Amino acid sequence: MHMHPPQDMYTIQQAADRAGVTIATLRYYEQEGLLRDIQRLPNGHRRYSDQDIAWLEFLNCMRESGMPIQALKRYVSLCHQPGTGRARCDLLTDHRDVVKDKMAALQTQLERIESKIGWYEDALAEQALEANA
Amino acid sequence: MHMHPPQDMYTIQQAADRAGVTIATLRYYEQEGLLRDIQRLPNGHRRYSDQDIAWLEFLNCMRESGMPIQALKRYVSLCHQPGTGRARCDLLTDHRDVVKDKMAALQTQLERIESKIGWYEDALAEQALEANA
DNA sequence: GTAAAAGCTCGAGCACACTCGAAGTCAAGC
DNA sequence: GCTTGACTTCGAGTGTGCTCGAGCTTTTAC
Repeated sequence: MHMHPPQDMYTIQQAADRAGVTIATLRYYEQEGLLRDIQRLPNGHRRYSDQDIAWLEFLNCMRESGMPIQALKRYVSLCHQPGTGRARCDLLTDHRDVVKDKMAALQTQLERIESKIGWYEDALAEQALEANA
Repeated sequence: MHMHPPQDMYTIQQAADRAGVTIATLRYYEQEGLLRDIQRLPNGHRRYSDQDIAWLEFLNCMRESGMPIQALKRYVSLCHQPGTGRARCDLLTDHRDVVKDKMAALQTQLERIESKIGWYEDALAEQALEANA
């Protein structure tokens, strides 16, 4: 182990590990404007702050819950404009509704799958009985 | 309204409407082997039976719950081989677990989103107060 | 001083699941 | 008999979200 003279800053690899994404994804998000104002060392290397990581984790949460990059871009650009609190909140509530609908759909599908599994298990049990007969 | 002299058979358009997919998707699924033995009229037009529709609805449930086409292909080919009940059931239970995990993840993400919405609503309420002051 | 490790940019490529367009067939209606 | 509309095949194209490779620089380790 050696010291980290600067501050609470992370290399791109460390940031990727922390947020559970690839380095390529980090650069891609930055290019798309989802991650802004990432610091650079004099040699051009990125340095991610704790704040950056937190923001990245938020992006991740949105992406994993199914928000498209485009919507996230809209949200991010709102975040860089003052007086857009209502619009941002609306975007989030819209997405929340989408997530809720998705969960409801998954619940229905899960039930259907489980009923099919039940059907198979019955059939397999019966087959086992026949084999024993 | 007019009669349907043949039987309980549907044109590709009717089948698409019933299953909530496009005609193109129906042909694609057939090409990929997810739908097999679809009847044809002498002129080559497809005719879908109620059974076909039911199967299609099952495919849909799997797809919408996130099963990839590849996995469905595997399942379908097992369905055309006797003595594969256990393997099919295992495939379904694996998918069920995936769906459950996905729901759990969505639940966590939903909570996070809702907490952010709460934060916005507080901030917006406070802002409204200031405006009234 | 040299080689490996980690970073950089840029543009191209990929996986998935469709989706579309061209060119043709066929049956029904006017 | 000719148009309209629904169907056919086939191969190519699309959108999304990354992901990779080439070619380069810089820092670290020996």
